[in-house]
Amino acid sequence: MAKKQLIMEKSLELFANKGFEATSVQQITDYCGISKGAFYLSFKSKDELILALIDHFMMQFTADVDYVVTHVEDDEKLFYEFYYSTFNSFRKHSDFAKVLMKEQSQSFNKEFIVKMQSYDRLFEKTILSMVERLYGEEIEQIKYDLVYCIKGFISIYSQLFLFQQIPMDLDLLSKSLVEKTNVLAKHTTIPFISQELIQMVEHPSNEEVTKEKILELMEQSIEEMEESIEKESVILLKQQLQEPTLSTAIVKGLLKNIRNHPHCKWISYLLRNYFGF
Amino acid sequence: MAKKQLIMEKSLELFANKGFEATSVQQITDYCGISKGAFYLSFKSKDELILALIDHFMMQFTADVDYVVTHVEDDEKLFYEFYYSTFNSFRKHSDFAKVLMKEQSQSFNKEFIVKMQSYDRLFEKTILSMVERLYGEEIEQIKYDLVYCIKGFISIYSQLFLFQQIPMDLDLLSKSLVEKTNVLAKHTTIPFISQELIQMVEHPSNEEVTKEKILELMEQSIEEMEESIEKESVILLKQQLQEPTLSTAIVKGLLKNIRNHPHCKWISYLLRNYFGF
DNA sequence: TTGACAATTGACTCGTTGGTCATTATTATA
DNA sequence: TATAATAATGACCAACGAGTCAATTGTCAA
Repeated sequence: MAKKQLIMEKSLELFANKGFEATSVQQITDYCGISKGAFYLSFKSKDELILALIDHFMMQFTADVDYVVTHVEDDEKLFYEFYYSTFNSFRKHSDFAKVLMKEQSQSFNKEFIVKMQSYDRLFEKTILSMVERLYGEEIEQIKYDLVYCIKGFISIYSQLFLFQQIPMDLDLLSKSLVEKTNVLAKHTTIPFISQELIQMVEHPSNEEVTKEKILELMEQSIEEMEESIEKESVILLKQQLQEPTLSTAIVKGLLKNIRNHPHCKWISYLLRNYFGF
Repeated sequence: MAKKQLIMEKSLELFANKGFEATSVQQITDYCGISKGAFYLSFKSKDELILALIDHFMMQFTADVDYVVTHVEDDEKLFYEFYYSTFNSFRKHSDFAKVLMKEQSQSFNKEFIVKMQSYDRLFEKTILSMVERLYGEEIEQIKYDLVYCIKGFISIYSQLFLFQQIPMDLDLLSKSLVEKTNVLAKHTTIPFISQELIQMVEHPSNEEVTKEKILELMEQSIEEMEESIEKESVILLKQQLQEPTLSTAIVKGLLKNIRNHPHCKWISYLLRNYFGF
């Protein structure tokens, strides 16, 4: 739908300048030249918009970088193409990149954070695969440090060119970082990030969300909520979780009931995952 | 005033968990066990609170790091002490460090941004001075890149240990980064950040710290302090600033007297800079 | 014990927000 | 042209935010 496109483009501009929280739906619709109601025809909520933006751009970015990395045959050029493609994406979608930087760890919307973390993990995986391909066994000990340093380079140099309106020579920047990466790979001997540490870091996200945890969260929510359709839905879903009796259609309906209630979004998310919808 | 202290401590906790915008004054006062009105007796606004927090911690941090850097005599240990002290501060005041990371480039308050930028510039200056001292002329071409890489290391590794509740071996981390720094300094040949680029970035006002401003700060401190060696030292230093009569040795001694008093760290830092020690 | 003064409270104002929905405008179909 | 279906509107709502201030409570010298 064209409206959706318009809203995404215009809102991105505003988010990049003022931040997500600080931009109201009213401002977005004014800027688009549409009514407030029209916004809610395209997006169920403001949160859904930012989530859509994240997905739209991160899928593109992830796919782009991955394509480059898997299709460069000359090892010599691998990191150059990686850096260049990364920074080039940032430059092309600088508004989105700015939003990303600004909102990095700020949002209290759990779905947002999880999404970002999962994309970040994909990015790390891509970098790791490059490091392993290029430097092989020799850097086994320091490969995770290398990945982090590369992320550090990208992060700090991105800030430089995103928030200063200075034209940058991406070719030179990429060459410069390729050299730094090679230098580190060749001469580093003291690792800090061990296999175990990585596992500890990654563990949380892989941590299976248990039925008990969801139940606990639901009880907490039920106490906090006032009498409403949403509350009743949560109670029913809780029973369903403890002892499945309802049909899939009903469960899906109940989930729909609560998915826009601020206290229930996360629960709804977990339940959808749990039920496998 | 004790209330101010209380509010700053408690609010920092909340900010670290939920972010500044997402924490209401009501929540802060509830958490402190005081009334909403009482909050506005200590702070003119919510913004003034975050500004006060920034100043309180950044002054301490900047002074601490600078002291370490200017007082390490053994070049071999310079970067180690720098990294260690930096990460140690982050660990000690991890709530504040988290707020910093979260609120980094949020643009809700101009004064906030300007303040952060000016502290960031001081930090960069400190790093640059170390790089110049340690590696001398040879790295003239790549020194700004080195500074940025060091900032990148700190940023990315800080994220790792701030947002994972994993106990970290700061000694190992520091050693690991020292090696990386040395490796880069020794082998990097392709600069990206030129003198001109730095000047373009720094172009925004680099407000000079005037004698008058230091005097003002000192008077303020003198009023707040109880009778003590530290207070006496500050008074003497103030006279010295107005009319130099004491020998360098005495001045240095006086500075040593006050450098660990929480209210004086900043003054001590400014004076060392001013006197050129 | 009194009363003047300061500290503290929390109900209140006023503005803004995300989100809704009865109403209106537009388009497609017959 | 008449009618049904769809798109779009914006006044409206409840909730919540920062900040205020008249009223209350606490303090302490006389």
